[in-house]
Order: sequence, then structure tokens, then C-alpha cells
Amino acid sequence: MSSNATQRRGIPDATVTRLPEYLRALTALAESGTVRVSSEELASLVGVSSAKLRKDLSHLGSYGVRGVGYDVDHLSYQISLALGLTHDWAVAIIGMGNLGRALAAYNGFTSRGIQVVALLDRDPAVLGRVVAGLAIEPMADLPRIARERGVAIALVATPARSAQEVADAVVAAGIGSILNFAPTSIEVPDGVRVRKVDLATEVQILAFHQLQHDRALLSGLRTVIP
Amino acid sequence: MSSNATQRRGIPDATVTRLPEYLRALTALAESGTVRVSSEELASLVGVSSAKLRKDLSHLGSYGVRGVGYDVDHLSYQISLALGLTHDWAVAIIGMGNLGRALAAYNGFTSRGIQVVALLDRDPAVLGRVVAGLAIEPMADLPRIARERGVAIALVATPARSAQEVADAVVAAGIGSILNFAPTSIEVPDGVRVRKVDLATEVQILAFHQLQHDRALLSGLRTVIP
DNA sequence: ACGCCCTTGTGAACCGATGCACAAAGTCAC
DNA sequence: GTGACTTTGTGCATCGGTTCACAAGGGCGT
Ligand SMILES: NC(=O)c1ccc[n+]([C@@H]2O[C@H](COP(=O)([O-])OP(=O)(O)OC[C@H]3O[C@@H](n4cnc5c(N)ncnc54)[C@H](O)[C@@H]3O)[C@@H](O)[C@H]2O)c1
Ligand SMILES: NC(=O)c1ccc[n+]([C@@H]2O[C@H](COP(=O)([O-])OP(=O)(O)OC[C@H]3O[C@@H](n4cnc5c(N)ncnc54)[C@H](O)[C@@H]3O)[C@@H](O)[C@H]2O)c1
Repeated sequence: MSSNATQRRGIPDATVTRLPEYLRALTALAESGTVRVSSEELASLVGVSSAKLRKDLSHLGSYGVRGVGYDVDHLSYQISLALGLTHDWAVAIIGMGNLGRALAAYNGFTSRGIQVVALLDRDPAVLGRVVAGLAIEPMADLPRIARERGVAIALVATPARSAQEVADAVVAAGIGSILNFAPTSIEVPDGVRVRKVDLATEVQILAFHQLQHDRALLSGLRTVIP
Repeated sequence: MSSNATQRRGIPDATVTRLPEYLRALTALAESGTVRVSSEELASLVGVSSAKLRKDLSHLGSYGVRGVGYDVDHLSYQISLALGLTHDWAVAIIGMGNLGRALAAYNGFTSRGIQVVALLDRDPAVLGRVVAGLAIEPMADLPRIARERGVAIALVATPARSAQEVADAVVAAGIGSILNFAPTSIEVPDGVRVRKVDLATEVQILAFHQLQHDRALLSGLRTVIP
């Protein structure tokens, strides 16, 4: 079908996680009126090596021009196509606490390919409250909501102890992907995708590297003053 | 110094990113009164293979007992030690919008090794407001605050267009690690550590995998109905 | 019209991470 | 005290990802 063999099976995972970064940088370039960009420029903009960038892009096809670079709009389009962002994905946010409300108010992804279509919570006290233009709805309505609005992705922002039961409800409602913000791992059947965002983990990783850095300084001193 | 050679230089990065997960699972086990755990049990609890778990732990030393398993408390302690969580890390949150307030209210890491000691914002309208027991302070005070309270890690939760200038201020204040929530990459001098948490990226990655899944189903049908 | 110059796309070497499989080591029952 | 049993710790093979370096390819100046 495609003339280029690379289009065929499988973009490597590591590449997929970087494509959204490239896309964001390209969008910023387009907004600033830039028409063409070299792998060197784009790479330094997102903080990767140009070789890595070129290899990543080569997995989508051959969209650069040798001696010139990449057309910003066309490359944006090709990445959007590969990521499946040429049509919108409907997402639901579950758990309207501090984090859930912040996520609902976040308009960083309404721009491209992602649309929040439902907010849900268990607590009767918050039902009906409007956040960012959407009324909070009860968990009992999840199956209907998922069906009617074609929800494909759920963001789980409930406390950890509720995360598994919420995930079960999400799966039962036929939603195929979960982004889990609760600091716990959840079990899902095969064919359901889960990713996790864990703030405490990130900070602890930083703490480790900071410690290594501090220790390196210290031992550097020690070699000077034996 | 240590009798075990593995304690020496360098725990692999991939291992470091998983240690916090192990620690959390161990903490949960300890709370439920469990005293011992096998690599098999702990691994399934966090969703990794037992071989990977054992190899990860082997980088810290040899703290298991063959034929028995690991002592929950002792292993927790050893991981905390490796991550540098036996003393508290002071963190500052910069940008008290929707996300910043949610982060301040989050008590998931106050529990272990991490303590939020300052909230800052540029907007005079929010200065002095108290969030989660801390008053919001002006950016001008960052150097003093960082020095007096020993801030080692900054969480940047400002809009993307401010992120670089905030990062510069953070670095100038002598803070060595940044967790960046703004959807932009920031430049820092050598010797400063940055990690990024990007919601839109995560959702786009999920969208990609969901698309692959949907396509696989479709082509599965196509082979049945040619 | 032609050749120089620039940047892409990629083969190949390298590096780190993962998975496998088992010997080593310690417990526990008797 | 001994042997059977269980689970760890790790050597080794494998895999995927990154880096290097350059030939291929197209634009552009002359
Ligand atoms: N606040 C943060 O910055 C932050 C950061 C990272 C992770 N987290 C995690 O995200 C989750 C939410 O954090 P938060 O600060 O918003 O907590 P929160 O307590 O403010 O809000 C939780 C919300 O979930 C709802 N909920 C509880 N059980 C539910 C269920 N079974 N079904 C539907 N809704 C349910 C509650 O009614 C509440 O509105 C927690 O797991 C937390 O650890 C929070
Ligand atoms: N809301 C979310 O769920 C969410 C999720 C992921 C990422 N983000 C990102 O996090 C950032 C914050 O999001 P938000 O929804 O809280 O935005 P927001 O507009 O509600 O808050 C931003 C805050 O930063 C402050 N600020 C701006 N410039 C500053 C500066 N130079 N120094 C100090 N403070 C400054 C503003 O006064 C404001 O209080 C954004 O970059 C957003 O893209 C938000």
C-alpha cells in the first residue's frame, strides 16, 4: 500500500513517546511563522540529538528533503497521522477532587486531538457542579456516557484505594485506555492499555539524582583534601 | 567500605525509576501487617517480572533470604537509603494556578522523604493567600527562601511561556533539581537536573496505542472476511 | 547545465536493559 | 543432624535503543 516500507509494522515505543514532543515543538514553530526546519534545529528545540530525531522520523516515512530540512506543516501532519490525532479522542475524567478539577481546567490538550467530554465523581455533594463548562455526573451513568460520547480514554484521579474499582468500572463501560494518577498499580484485562503518572515517584527519582550529585561533589572534595 | 560490591558505583537508571514503586508497595504491605514478602509476590503487586525485581534489588545489596524472601521493613529501609529518603527533601512549588494548588494540597509525598516548604507566584493578587497551610510568597523572595529552608527541588507549574524564566530564577537561587509540569523543554546549566511531567504527551501516547489496538482488530476482521 | 554543498536517511557498532535458567544458600521438618 | 524444599542472586543470551559516521540525494549558485 505505502511506497515506503518503514510505514509498515511498528513504530518503536521509545520513538512513540517522543513524537508528541516533536509535534509540540513543530506547532510552536508553525505559530511563529517558521516554514522549514532542519533536524539539528528541531532536535535542540526538544533537547534530543539530531541523529535520534532523524531515526525517529525515519520510522514514519521519508518526509525530509536532503540539503534542506523538513516542511513544518507537513511533518506536523505526518506525526499527527501516526499518533492518530487527525480525529479527536473523547476522554472522561473520573474523580473531581483537587487534581481532577485542575485536569478539567487544563486546556493544553483541547487544542490537538484530545477532547474532554465528561467529568464523573462518586460524591453526591459535587454532582451537578459545573467545572470548565461540564457538569459533574454520577458514576452510575458511566456506561451510557461512554457509549453515547464514544469515550476512548479515562483519566483516573481518585484516591488510590478507589482506583481499582474505578478501573473495573471503566473497563466494564468499554473504555480501552486508562491514564492513572492514583499512586497504585491497577489490574486490567488484556487488551486494555494503562499508563501511570506518579508525582511522588518523579520527585523521589529527582531526589536520588540530587543525592548522587551531592555525593559526587563531596567525594571530589575528599580527593583534594585527603 | 561495604562488604557487597554491588553497593558501589551506579544503580542503573531503569532500576532507579522502579525503586519508588517497590517502596510504595512495601509501605502498603507494612501497613497491612505483612512481615515477609517473596520477589514473586512483590513483583506481581507492582506489575513487573520477579526476575527484574530481583535484579533491581541486587543492585542495592543482598537483603533477601534464600528460601524465604525479604523482610518488608528492612527492604523498605534499604530502598529509602538508596533513594536518599532517610532525610527529608525540601521542595518549593512555583506557580499557584489550578495545578499548583492541587500539588500543594497533595499529601501523597509528605509521608515519605519529601516536604513542601514554600509556595510562590508572580501574581500580586494571590500573594499571601494560604494554601494547604502555607502562604503564597513572591518570586523576589525565592533566593532567600531557598537558602533559609534548604530547598533542593522546585516544582514548576507556571504556563509554558514563563517556564524558562522561572527555571533561570530557580537555578540562580541555587536549587539543583526541577520537576517541570509546563509543556515545554527548558534549558539549564550542567549540574542541574530536570524531569518533565507532561499530561498531553501521556494522553497522546495512549491515543497511539489505542489506535494500534483498534487497527489490529480491524485487520483481524479483514483476514476473516476477505 | 553542471557541479558543489548541505542535510537527510541508514547500516553498523555499541550499550544498557530484559528475560532465562540454574547453582548457591538458607530454612524447616523430622 | 540431615536432607528435601524453596527462593534468592546472577551468569549468559537476547533484545531494543542510541550513537556514529557516511553514502545518497536534492537544491542552488554560477
Ligand atoms: N493533587 C495532586 O497534585 C496529585 C498529584 C498526583 C497524584 N495525585 C493523586 O490523584 C488522586 C486524586 O488526588 P486529589 O488531590 O484530587 O484527591 P481528592 O481527595 O481531592 O479527590 C478525590 C476525588 O475522587 C472522588 N472519588 C473517590 N472515590 C471515587 C470513586 N470510587 N468513584 C468516583 N469518584 C471517586 C472523591 O469524591 C473526590 O472528589 C489521588 O490518588 C492522589 O494521590 C494527586
Ligand atoms: N492544569 C493541569 O491539569 C495541568 C496539567 C498538566 C500540565 N499543566 C501545565 O501546568 C502549568 C500550570 O497550569 P495551570 O492550569 O495551573 O495554569 P494557571 O494559569 O491556572 O496557573 C499558572 C500560575 O502561574 C503563575 N505564574 C505565571 N508566570 C509566572 C512567573 N513567571 N513566575 C511565577 N509564577 C508565575 C500565574 O500567576 C498563575 O497563578 C501550565 O504550563 C500547564 O500547561 C497543567
